[in-house]
Amino acid sequence: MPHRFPEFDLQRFLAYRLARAAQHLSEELARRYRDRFGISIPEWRVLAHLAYSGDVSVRDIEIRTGMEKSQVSRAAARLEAAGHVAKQVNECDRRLVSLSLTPGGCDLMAELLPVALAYQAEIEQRLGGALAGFEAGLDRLIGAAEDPADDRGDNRVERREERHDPAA
Amino acid sequence: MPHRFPEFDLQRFLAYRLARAAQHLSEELARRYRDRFGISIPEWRVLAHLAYSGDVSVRDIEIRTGMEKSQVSRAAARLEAAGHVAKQVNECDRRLVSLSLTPGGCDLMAELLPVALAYQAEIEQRLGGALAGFEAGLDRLIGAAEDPADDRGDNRVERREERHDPAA
DNA sequence: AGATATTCATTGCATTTGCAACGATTGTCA
DNA sequence: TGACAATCGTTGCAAATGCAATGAATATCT
Repeated sequence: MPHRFPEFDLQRFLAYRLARAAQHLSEELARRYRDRFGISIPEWRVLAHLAYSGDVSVRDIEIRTGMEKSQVSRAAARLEAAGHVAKQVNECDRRLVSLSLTPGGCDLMAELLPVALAYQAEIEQRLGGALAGFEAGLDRLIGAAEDPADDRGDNRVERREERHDPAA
Repeated sequence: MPHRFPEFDLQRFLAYRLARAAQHLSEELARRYRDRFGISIPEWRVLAHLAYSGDVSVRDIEIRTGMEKSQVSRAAARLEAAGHVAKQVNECDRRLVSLSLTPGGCDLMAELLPVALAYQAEIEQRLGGALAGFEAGLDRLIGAAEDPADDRGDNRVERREERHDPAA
């Protein structure tokens, strides 16, 4: 067949290879979470961010994770229905919804975190000596993704008078 | 608030960071393709494999890209409707559908490839000195994902003889 | 050869996703 | 102050996705 471009190999295309690797890791982790805890990836991300940061708004999670706000909102709704997360209107700015872990959600995270850490260790082992170089590349790609020229982003999150716990 | 696990930072979690970077690159490329050519990512992948390998079956693309076969089938159907791809039953094995670029699809690829190559160069520039280390890490992660029992080079539809896969 | 199992591509169906629009609230500025 | 703009979270809706089931074709085995 004459219609070919053998000089272009998709398997060497960085955007494609990155997507493949990410898909594989995400599915592997998602399977462990879904099978054992019934947690999806969006729900896991919301939980993890919540566990790390304490009370946060939907918008905070949207900014820090790059998820769609509707995806965050729906994940939060499912987590609330499951009793893992509590939603509360922020009294300083009644447009904001403050998300927080319930005691039950805290217990769930105590089970989820060892699984996540074990998986992280597994990936690091797979990478072996390539770990440092791989992370350096990720830093550059993600650094370029978080548009630093846009000052609205950071300011808007922190501009609101300090809410919630001042714990660092 | 007591319910926190500040020792776990999602931003340092490899599966998460990889997903973020991949999402960013894919969306960046997808925007260029969609805006200028009306091509989605699944369609681009099918086209690229077709251009590289000549005639291939839906199953070949499924195996080599890790896409769902329904996704490949639907992308091929859209590409056929758009006149970029031709579908033809393989006479050696009438279960297989042989996909091939039409002359129009060939012209489209001639426009798409420079965009892809320019984007690849852009990413390589972003990675700079981290490029080699990053690719080494990708190789390890993808290598663990791929089925190690498939030979390269003869994935075309013509092969139909040696088909023995007891269990995988 | 005939019966059964496998493989391939497509399609139905339920779920998820992205995007726009909305109501509610707060910020801006004349 | 009051009109107008911007922000936040939710929801409606069309499109995409994953999975199972289907029908057609081939492989395998006795």
